Amino acid sequence: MGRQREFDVEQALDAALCMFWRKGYEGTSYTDLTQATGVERPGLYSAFGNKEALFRQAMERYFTHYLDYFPAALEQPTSREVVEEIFRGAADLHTRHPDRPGCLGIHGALAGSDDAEPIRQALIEARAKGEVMLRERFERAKQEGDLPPSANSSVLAAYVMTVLHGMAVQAKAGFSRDMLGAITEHALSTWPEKSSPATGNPPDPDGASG
Amino acid sequence: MGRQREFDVEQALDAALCMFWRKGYEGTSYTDLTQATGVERPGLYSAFGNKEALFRQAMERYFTHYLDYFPAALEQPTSREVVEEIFRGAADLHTRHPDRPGCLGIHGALAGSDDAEPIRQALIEARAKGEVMLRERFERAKQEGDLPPSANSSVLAAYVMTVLHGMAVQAKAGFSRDMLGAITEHALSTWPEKSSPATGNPPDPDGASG
DNA sequence: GAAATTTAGTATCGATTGGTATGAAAAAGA
DNA sequence: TCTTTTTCATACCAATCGATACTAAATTTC
Repeated sequence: MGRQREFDVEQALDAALCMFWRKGYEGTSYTDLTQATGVERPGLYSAFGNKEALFRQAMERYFTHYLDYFPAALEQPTSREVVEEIFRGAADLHTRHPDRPGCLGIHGALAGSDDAEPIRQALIEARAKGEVMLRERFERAKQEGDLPPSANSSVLAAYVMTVLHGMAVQAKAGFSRDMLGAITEHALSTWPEKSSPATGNPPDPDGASG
Repeated sequence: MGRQREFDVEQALDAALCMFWRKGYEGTSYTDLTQATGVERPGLYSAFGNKEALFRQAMERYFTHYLDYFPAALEQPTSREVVEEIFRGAADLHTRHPDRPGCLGIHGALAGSDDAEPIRQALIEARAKGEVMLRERFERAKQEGDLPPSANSSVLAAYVMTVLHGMAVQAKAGFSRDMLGAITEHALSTWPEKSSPATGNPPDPDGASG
């Protein structure tokens, strides 16, 4: 019944997502959105609701279509491989699209007017969720003897997230994939091993703590 | 000659700086600025020029009045102490002012409309300058035998900056001073020692690389 | 004290913001 | 074919954006 849509909703959402990715929530105007999607303003409103609703749907799509490496990485056998995989995925994602380097979750809305506060909170919550997933994965690693009992899962998770956020900022500044790779390599250079606590002490030559 | 100013320029600049710190460049409107400074719009224009010029002066003041710990830290005797001091200074700065957590240099303008591109570039350049200072300091450390010859000064500097940027994002999300401290502690656990190359290998028991 | 000069503050500028009303066009059902 | 329903697209809304004329007040110079 009625006239059928002339544009593909998924495709329009992805175009909007890319615009938000590049210019952030408030930095993206409806002029940008209509130009990127090829859909006139009322079309976007009828399909997605207002700007905030559109961004939230773009955010959702970003998680499922671009940050899918994150939950996948959690299934790696060891915590170190988990983090390696996440770092690799992030370095790839942040540099794979030269027109929109970095991460939507970070520069979608770091600072801005008070109107953007709900979006800011939504992104903070989403990042916090990722951090919780990491922490729980590290807790499991401790139980499995993969991480030493002295390891602080909360701190390790926060540390990994911090490096990820920093990478996003650096990527936005034009850092290359190789440089991000080198940074993450160093960031991982002393990941706590079975036999080496997280205190930075030299490894136990006996290696008899598992 | 002529009427004298009724407001203190330095004080107004600092108020504007705090607003930019909180809401970013584009997120801060002249309504915000006049309210924060107590100076009407034309007064700000006559004293500082347009919005971009005002932000640049605020940026300059931010560097000299808030990021002064950075050049000071470079004078620490060892590279590790340099980084420790920088991390401590950043963790303090990012949480000392609850009304404006994080760092102006990061969320001043990460993403935004095309109009903000000059500001974005200015902040990128400023951060790059800091990174160069770090790299040169680490080069000196290598010459002094403080860092092993295998250490990659560029990567180390980029790594430190990455952690700093990530801390700024986390602080904006509400992380506590203690949490940031714990993160930096872990971030430093990987720091290459005189006798331990940056590859994460166990330390050389001979320790004869100076 | 008068002229000259600078600032303060109101009121406003054109442009752009997010968001809609409205009518033409198109597809489905009768 | 005619009616109904939905979409498309122009045109427009009030509000806000950064930026300025302009007038009154204040201070210095002559």
